Amino acid sequence: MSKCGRKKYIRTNLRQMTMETIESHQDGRVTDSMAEGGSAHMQTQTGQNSIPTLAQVATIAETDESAESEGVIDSHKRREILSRRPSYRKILNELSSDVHGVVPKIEEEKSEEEGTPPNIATMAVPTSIYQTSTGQYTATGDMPTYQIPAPTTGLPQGVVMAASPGSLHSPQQLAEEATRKRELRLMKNREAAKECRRRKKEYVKCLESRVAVLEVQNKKLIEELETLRDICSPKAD
DNA sequence: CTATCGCAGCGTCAAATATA
DNA sequence: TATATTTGACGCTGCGATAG
Repeated sequence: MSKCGRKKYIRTNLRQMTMETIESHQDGRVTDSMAEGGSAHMQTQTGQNSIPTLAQVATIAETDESAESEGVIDSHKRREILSRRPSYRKILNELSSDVHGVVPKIEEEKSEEEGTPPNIATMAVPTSIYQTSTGQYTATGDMPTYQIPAPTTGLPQGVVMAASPGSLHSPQQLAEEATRKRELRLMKNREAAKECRRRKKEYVKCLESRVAVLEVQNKKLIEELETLRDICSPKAD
C-alpha cells in the first residue's frame, strides 16, 4: 500500500473507534452489547457482524503496522474485517431518535416540493438549524453557514439518452452503447462519491459538535454532583 | 530553492445495502 | 431478485508548511 493509502486506512479505523466511543457514551451501553442489540448497527447479509469492537479495531491498526512490513494483509481481508457500517444518514437518524436536539437529523430529500432554488440550497444557519441539498438538518453546535450546490435532478448536460436496444444492430453500435453505459455509470458514481463525501463531512461535523455539547453537559453534571455532595454532607467544623 | 511531509480532494472499483 | 445507491479502499494529484 502506498503511504497515502495506508494513512487513510488508519484514519478510517480511528473514525470507527471514535464512533464506538461516542455511541457508547451516549446511551451508557458497552460497545459489544450495541452490536448485539437493535441499535443502529446491522449485520451484513452474510450474517457477519459489521462492527469491529474497539479492541479489534485497535488490533487491526497495530497488526497493520507489522503487516505492512510483511506485506501480508490484502485488501480483501481488510474488507472482511472492516465491513461496512450503515450509511451516515442512517446512523445520524438513529442517533437523533435517541437524543433529540443533540444530534442533527438527516431527513429525506424534499427540496423540490419546498421551493428551494434549483441549483443552490441556501444555508442560513443562525442558530441550530441548517439545511443541505439532501434535506434539513438540525444541530446544536456552531455550524458554519455555507452553500451547497443541490444535486442535479436530471442528467448532466452532454449526456445523451440511449437509443432503444432494439435499434442497435452492428457490433460497433453495441460497443458504443457499452461505452456510453460505462461513461454514464462512471459519471453517476462520480457525483455519488462527491455527495457521499459531503455527507461524510457533515456527519463528522455533527459528531464533533455533539462531543462539544456532551462535554459541556458532563462538566455541568459533575459540578452539580459536587454541589449536592457539599449540601448533603457538610463538613463538621 | 528543493525535497519531503501531511493533508484534502478527486476518480474509480468493488462490495454492501436499499429499493422497486 | 434485479437494479440502483452508498460508501470503504486505493491510488493519484495539488497545495502549503517546513527543514536542509
